[in-house]
Amino acid sequence: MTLSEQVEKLRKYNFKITPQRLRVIEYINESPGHFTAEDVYRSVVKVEPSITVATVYNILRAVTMSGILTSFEVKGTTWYETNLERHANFVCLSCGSIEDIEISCNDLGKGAESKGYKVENIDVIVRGYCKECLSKGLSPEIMN
Amino acid sequence: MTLSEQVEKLRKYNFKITPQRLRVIEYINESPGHFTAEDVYRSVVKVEPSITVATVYNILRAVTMSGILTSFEVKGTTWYETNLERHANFVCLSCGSIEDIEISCNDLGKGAESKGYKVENIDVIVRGYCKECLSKGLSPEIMN
DNA sequence: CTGTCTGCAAAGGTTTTGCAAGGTA
DNA sequence: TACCTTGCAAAACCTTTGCAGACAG
Repeated sequence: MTLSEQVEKLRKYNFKITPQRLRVIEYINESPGHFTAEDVYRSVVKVEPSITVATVYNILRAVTMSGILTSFEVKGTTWYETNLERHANFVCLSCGSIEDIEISCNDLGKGAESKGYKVENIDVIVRGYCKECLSKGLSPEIMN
Repeated sequence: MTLSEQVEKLRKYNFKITPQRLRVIEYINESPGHFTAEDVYRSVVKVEPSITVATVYNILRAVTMSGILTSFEVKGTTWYETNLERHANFVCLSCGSIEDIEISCNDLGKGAESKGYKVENIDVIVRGYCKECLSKGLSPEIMN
């Protein structure tokens, strides 16, 4: 999504375009794809020193409501991501890294819809051990 | 799972069998299948008045580690459940109710395994509107 | 000009932790 | 007995909120 599309989405929800919001969107566009509010704050405060964590949280809420990001939770913390396609997030139980994995069955929601639910969104979180940690010879039993 | 199987699982992990742990397990066995630490506390404190919320949290951690329960997170709160089979949890965005839904594709983890990950568990959280709320004529736009 | 947003500080909600006393095996 | 667990209180975290001044549209 381009910056102007992102700005357009904010406008569509009657959110105003403030410098702080633009700085957060710039972060998003340079981000590794998965990040927390803390990550955003630590980066944006360098270029917008007066911004506070609370403002970052408020902005991330607006940005997510506008459909620019989605979010999911891992161990009490909200993670935001730029990938809006249906996919799964893999969380490494050893190093904590998070990466997208393509989800083989795109009909995940159909079962629910066919049972009379109206599905809005689906989070899939796969936990395990990533290639790097496995190649370091760490056995899952030792990890935590 | 029977109570004695549950006790066996605790023992296997060298957890001691205390009255408090037994009260929590009794709650689990009479529970609606999905509950929070608060739910457990509010029920168990009636029969074990000296128990505290902190103890309930500690016990739920032990019980989950022993493989008696699994857990997932919704809006900052940990939910525990007795269903250990691979399935999805449906969360109603209107009334907040949570129910199991069978997951159509059981090969969800295979894609990840085939890419070199070692998969330990998978959370699937489907959000939307349940049959009851839809039948009340609430339109999703009005809900929150 | 009007309503929204920011920055600040404080509060809220959930979960964990330190410690002394008590209980299990 | 030796270690684990409980109860209590406090702390740790993450996130939201109230408010006054500032700003976008």
